[in-house]
Amino acid sequence: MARKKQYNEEEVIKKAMSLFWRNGYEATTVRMLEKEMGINQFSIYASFKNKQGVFLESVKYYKKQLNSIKDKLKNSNNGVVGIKEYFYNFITFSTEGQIRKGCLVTNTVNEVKEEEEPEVMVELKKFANEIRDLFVSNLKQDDKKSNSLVQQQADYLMNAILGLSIASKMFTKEQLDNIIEVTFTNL
Amino acid sequence: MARKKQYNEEEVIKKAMSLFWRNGYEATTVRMLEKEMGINQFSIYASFKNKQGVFLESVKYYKKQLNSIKDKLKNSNNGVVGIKEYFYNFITFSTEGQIRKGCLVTNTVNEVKEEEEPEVMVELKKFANEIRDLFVSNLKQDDKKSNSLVQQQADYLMNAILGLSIASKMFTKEQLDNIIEVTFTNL
DNA sequence: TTTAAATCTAAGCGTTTGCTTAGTTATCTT
DNA sequence: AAGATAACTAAGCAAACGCTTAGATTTAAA
Repeated sequence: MARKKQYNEEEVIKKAMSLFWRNGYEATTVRMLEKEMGINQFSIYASFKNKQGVFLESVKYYKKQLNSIKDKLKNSNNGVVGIKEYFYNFITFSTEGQIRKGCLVTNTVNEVKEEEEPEVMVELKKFANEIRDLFVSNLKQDDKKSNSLVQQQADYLMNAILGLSIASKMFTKEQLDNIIEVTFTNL
Repeated sequence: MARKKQYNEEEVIKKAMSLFWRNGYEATTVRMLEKEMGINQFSIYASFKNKQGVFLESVKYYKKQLNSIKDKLKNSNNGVVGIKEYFYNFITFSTEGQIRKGCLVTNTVNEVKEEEEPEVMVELKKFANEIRDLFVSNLKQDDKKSNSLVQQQADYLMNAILGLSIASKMFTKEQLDNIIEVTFTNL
């Protein structure tokens, strides 16, 4: 056998995710990834094939983080995720110490072109659908709501959370809290 | 004196705006602008100084278009802009024939970094504030609303319209219409 | 008709991009 | 201890980026 990797792949992806998140996909260069991840280009390409590979792993890690938040909310609420609580956690997670970076996925949906990075777009759309499904299954708890009303409100909530991703870059925490409150008085 | 310009500056900016809108700021190269605008690099730099200059003019043109829609709504409604109607026109304008391109300004806010393009960000923030002011002045028509409620609802509407910019890239026209309906049941 | 000035074309500048390759170093098996 | 193999370093590749420059062409005033 031979030499061992001097780095842990999940640890360097965590750093890469942070950089992509702050910086956007295209604007993040492989040279910047080198510095942030603490390994050089050869190692990056050896572990993740190419820049897109690093990004796809970053999205996986992002998903994992957001899902562990979801699971915590679920466990503290009889197996049901409270959507309002999810919203609050979403914007807290989206800002995570440093403000004005929005949601990694929303940022990238807005930036990347389907024709140029189809593999990336597939992952991002999956992600969006998972969140929408979460809204749907929560709204269905209320038997009084018709199926079409559930779909309509799920879209409304998706719109609100997409908005929050951008709004989190320009508004104060208080304003964001108010927005969430008003958003839910409708349901 | 000397030779005359073979092109009309507003006409070529119109074309440039369309390209930036579809494509994003960074992803639009000067070579692409050459083809779209139908003039070559020398002329672009002579008329607009640099790529940023072309973009700033494009935003001006975009603003002008959106404001003329606003003025029409104003004139057909006793000098007051109905916000709901503004929303409908906003998403129609945002899709404008070809779907999935969102709002030029929202797209760019999401993409451009304040440190790298401060002049661009100044313009974009001005634009966002103008729209928010429109919401505020409309909401103030209702004397029963307190000042703080007006501010809160204005933020809520900003969030919804930011969301719509992204949502217009992923949702159907029907879904977008539904989202707008639910958004306004609160106000 | 001449002349001066602005507009055009097209080539090319230096820099940065994602990615590769040649050559060295470390570590596991035998 | 020796040899094999994978991980490392660092240099460099072609292509694309924003922008500039040299030189030809057009136009309007003198």
